[in-house]
Amino acid sequence: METKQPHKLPHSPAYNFLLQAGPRLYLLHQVHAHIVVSGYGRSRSLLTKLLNLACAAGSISYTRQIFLAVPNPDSFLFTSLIKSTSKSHNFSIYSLYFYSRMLLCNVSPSNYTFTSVIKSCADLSALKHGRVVHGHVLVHGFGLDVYVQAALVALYGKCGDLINARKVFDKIRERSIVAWNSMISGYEQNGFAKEAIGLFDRMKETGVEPDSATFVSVLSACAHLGAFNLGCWVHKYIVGNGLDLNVVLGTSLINMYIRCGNVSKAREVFDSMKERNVVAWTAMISGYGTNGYGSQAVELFHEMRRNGLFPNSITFVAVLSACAHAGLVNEGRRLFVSIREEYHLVPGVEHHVCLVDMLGRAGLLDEAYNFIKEEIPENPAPAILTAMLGACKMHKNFDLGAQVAEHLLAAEPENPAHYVILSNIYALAGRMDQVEKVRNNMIRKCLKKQVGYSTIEVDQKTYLFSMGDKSHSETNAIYHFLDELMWKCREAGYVPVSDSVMHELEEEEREHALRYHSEKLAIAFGLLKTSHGTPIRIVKNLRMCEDCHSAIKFISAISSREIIVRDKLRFHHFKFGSCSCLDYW
DNA sequence: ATAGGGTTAG
Repeated sequence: METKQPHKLPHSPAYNFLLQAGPRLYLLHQVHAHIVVSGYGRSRSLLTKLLNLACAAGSISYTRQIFLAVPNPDSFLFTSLIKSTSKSHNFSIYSLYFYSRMLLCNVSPSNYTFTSVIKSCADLSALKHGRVVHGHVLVHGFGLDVYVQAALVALYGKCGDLINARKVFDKIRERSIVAWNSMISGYEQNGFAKEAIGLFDRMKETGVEPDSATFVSVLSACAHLGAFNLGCWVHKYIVGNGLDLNVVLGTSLINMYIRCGNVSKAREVFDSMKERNVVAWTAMISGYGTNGYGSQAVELFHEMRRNGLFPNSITFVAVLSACAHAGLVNEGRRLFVSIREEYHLVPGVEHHVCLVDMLGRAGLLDEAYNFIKEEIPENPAPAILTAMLGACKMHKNFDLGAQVAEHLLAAEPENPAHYVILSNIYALAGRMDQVEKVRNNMIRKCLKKQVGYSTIEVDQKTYLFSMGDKSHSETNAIYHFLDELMWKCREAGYVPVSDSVMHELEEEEREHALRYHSEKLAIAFGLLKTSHGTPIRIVKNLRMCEDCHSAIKFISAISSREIIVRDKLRFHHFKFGSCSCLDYW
């Protein structure tokens, strides 16, 4: 006997059959036939449930077929359909389609309809459609519905329209945790890590208790900024408040530790996780790779396989680049072949780049170039040629470099980075006439190279420095300290490396720039502001130049400090006068 | 029945 519940009637047998079938097409077809035969074919609740399951089973045509058989579909049925289709990324477009059908049929949308259709617009990054739907929200009087408002914040955030995200957010009277999370995540996803953290602080002041989704965004922001102390605070908060370390939150933590250069803490978190999927393994593999532990990255890749998980294309990028940075050429070649042969995936541009980069770094320029010519004979992607060009510069192969650069400049004439590398190559070859030509070309096209900057976190605040920067309040003390430091370095044997990077600069800029590259300023500031024994962590937006790399080795020895620099590509751990990259970048 | 989250070379 079933126990009687006051609010819940027991399901009909047909409904129970549907529940048992679940999102499995062949079973749904059977139950559907049974429903029709037994005369329940017009039951709205049964058809709605069937429709949801058909959609969850992945068959849009079957879903549509069921829908079309319903005479005069009402708001509930339309909404149900729109919600089902909004749940799968593949069907987002159908969600918009059914929404427009709904309006055409003169059926009124509800706040439930809007949350779903807005989510679909967000998943599609369809800002224009989203704006139109926002208009409908206002017309139908749901402008102050907290659920709809939170969805709108997420929509604008995902579409990169932070102004409008903030406008909606500011109008919300009772901000739910989801509204806060959507806004914080919007800032973070668009590269405004500082703003994300600032809003998180305001959220705390307001007395709203953060949850795991909040911390996922905050940890991403920490990762972005290299904000180790704030990241550690978050970790302690998570543990102290007994938040469940689910796979997403765990991966965020791993990523935070990795991007702050602390691989062992990342591994601790990894080992403590109950559930680990490919994304978590990939984060850890990439962490070993970027921090210079190539063989550990490869080892972890194989361990993942032994655990029965399959790598995806991002996993291969992580493990191949780990091989590239560690000089593990044979292993890298084998892994590349396995993408197709063992895993039946198709290597993409990103994998070709890794392979060319790996061969190029190892000095196998001919093999790399032949690979491009044979595997991608027609229009190799600029990224692949860029990797090839970098290798030519690294191994001072001027002829091949000029040849590759010619292709590259034809393909991307507006990218200043290509001109910079080419002029570097000519400078290394001593062809100053060519350097001049390339530079004039850049000037004529009004192309400027990217401005370098470095950041450092002190007392949970992030400070930014750029080359020759004098905007900081303690500029004088920093420069004075840095001058003394560089003097000590020279006494210890440091010789400034006037490498090719210098040749792009105007004559009078050189000496100034050499001493005051942004990472040196940030390190000087860090040494002044933090106590002995604390590692200095720097994040740089470009690659480090050879001179800084050499200088920082001396600085680490003289000041007896561990200095960790994350550049555009990887980490450098400086300790006792040497670097973890072993000068193989 | 409602909204928000993690991995990627150069």
